[in-house]
This record gives sequence, C-alpha cells and structure tokens, in this order.
Amino acid sequence: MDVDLQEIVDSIDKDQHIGEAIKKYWGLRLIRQNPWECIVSYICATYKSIPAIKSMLNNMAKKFGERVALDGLDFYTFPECEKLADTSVEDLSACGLGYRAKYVLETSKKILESNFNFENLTKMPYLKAKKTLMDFPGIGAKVADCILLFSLDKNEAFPVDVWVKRVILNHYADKLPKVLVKKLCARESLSSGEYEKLNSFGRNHFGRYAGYAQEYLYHFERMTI
DNA sequence: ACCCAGGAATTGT
DNA sequence: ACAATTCATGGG
Repeated sequence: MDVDLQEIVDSIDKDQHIGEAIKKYWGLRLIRQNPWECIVSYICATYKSIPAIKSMLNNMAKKFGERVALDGLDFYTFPECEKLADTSVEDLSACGLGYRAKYVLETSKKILESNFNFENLTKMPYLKAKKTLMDFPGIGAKVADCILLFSLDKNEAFPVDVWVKRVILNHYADKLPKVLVKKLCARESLSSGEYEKLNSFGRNHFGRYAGYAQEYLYHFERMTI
C-alpha cells in the first residue's frame, strides 16, 4: 500500500485494452510475498489449476508448518526452508505435489546448503536475478518472473502464462511479427525463445511497471470467460 | 469417467 | 535453436 498506484497505473495505460482493464479493476495491487513461500508456491503452480495449488500449499502447511490459534480457529504457518529440506519426496508427494515434490525438495536443500540470501536478488538487475533463480530445479522463466514480481520487487517482470498468452494473441497480435503469431497459434506450449519474446514485448510495451500491467490483464482475462 | 491445469525438464530433430 | 514428449495428481 506504500506505492503511488495512480502514478503506476498512468504509466502502464498504453492502449485501449489495458485501459479497459484498469478502469474495471482499479485498485488491484501487487503483493510483496515472503520470497521462500513464493518460490515453493510457484514451483507447485506449474501445470496445475489454482484450486489444486491452494490445496497443495495448505497440505504442506498443515503437515510441516506450525499451528497458530487465532480467535478460536487453527491456522498453520508456511514451513521454513529447513523444514522442507528435511522431508522426503514421499512426504511431499503425499501433499499432492506429484512430480513437483522432487523439485521442491531439491531446491530446499540447495537453498539451505548454499546459505542462499534472497536480499542479494533484490540488489541484482532484473535479468541477472532471473538467471540466478533459473538455476534451481523446477524454476523456469515463467516461475522466475513470478517470484521476482511477487516477492522481490522487480516491477518490470512480466510473467507469461496460458492466460497472458491468450491476452496477447487476442488483443496485441498486431504488435508482434506475423510469423511468431502463427507459431503461437499452432502449438499450445511455449518454447523458451517464444516465452522470452512475449516477455520482452510486455516489458517494452508497458515499461518499468509491466508487472502491474500483467496483473490487470491477467485478472481481466480470467473474469471474462 | 472424463478433462485439463498461472510449465519445466528431457529427449529427439 | 526449435519441436515433441513426458511428467503425477486433483478439482471441476
């Protein structure tokens, strides 16, 4: 809440479509999530529906987090890195993670053993921080962008998921090379090169606060199905 | 009983 | 570099 939303929204208001999204959902903001919780959340988010992701994260909190009583209700904190690093693929798989269990466990161990410091990522420029994150198992370009945007204050990060891809194809195709649009329509999944092209389109078109644009576009697209 | 999900890693051209 | 395939599982 400590940012000037009006200034940010004005800077990303570059075309008619985002103008509509901004008008309809004005007030939508980004969170600054705990980086560790954010990393695990988005590793788990790959190729999963949002209700399923919520379920997986709740299962992990119940099993490995600490119980906190509030107003007569029980809640569970998100488990620390040390805690998850000390589990097993079987334990995590039992939370519904499937093949992601291995990624969460290996990334936990790697972060713990290297004594990894998240604040260094905040100091790095966007691209370097992104490449650093992508060295961890289960973190590709999209997951890295989500972590940078939602927990490390990189407002230029522009995650491209299936919904953002739809937004771009439906409303911004005229701003991309025809060859690229054709390829994107032909196949479902994105190659790494195609991802970076859509990603850099977003950053170039919307500027320093492209991440906010992504959120407005993402939410708008999801609400109009 | 089906379908597909806020993709990443691996293997084949 | 790009394309195709595999990956485990649960909520709708």
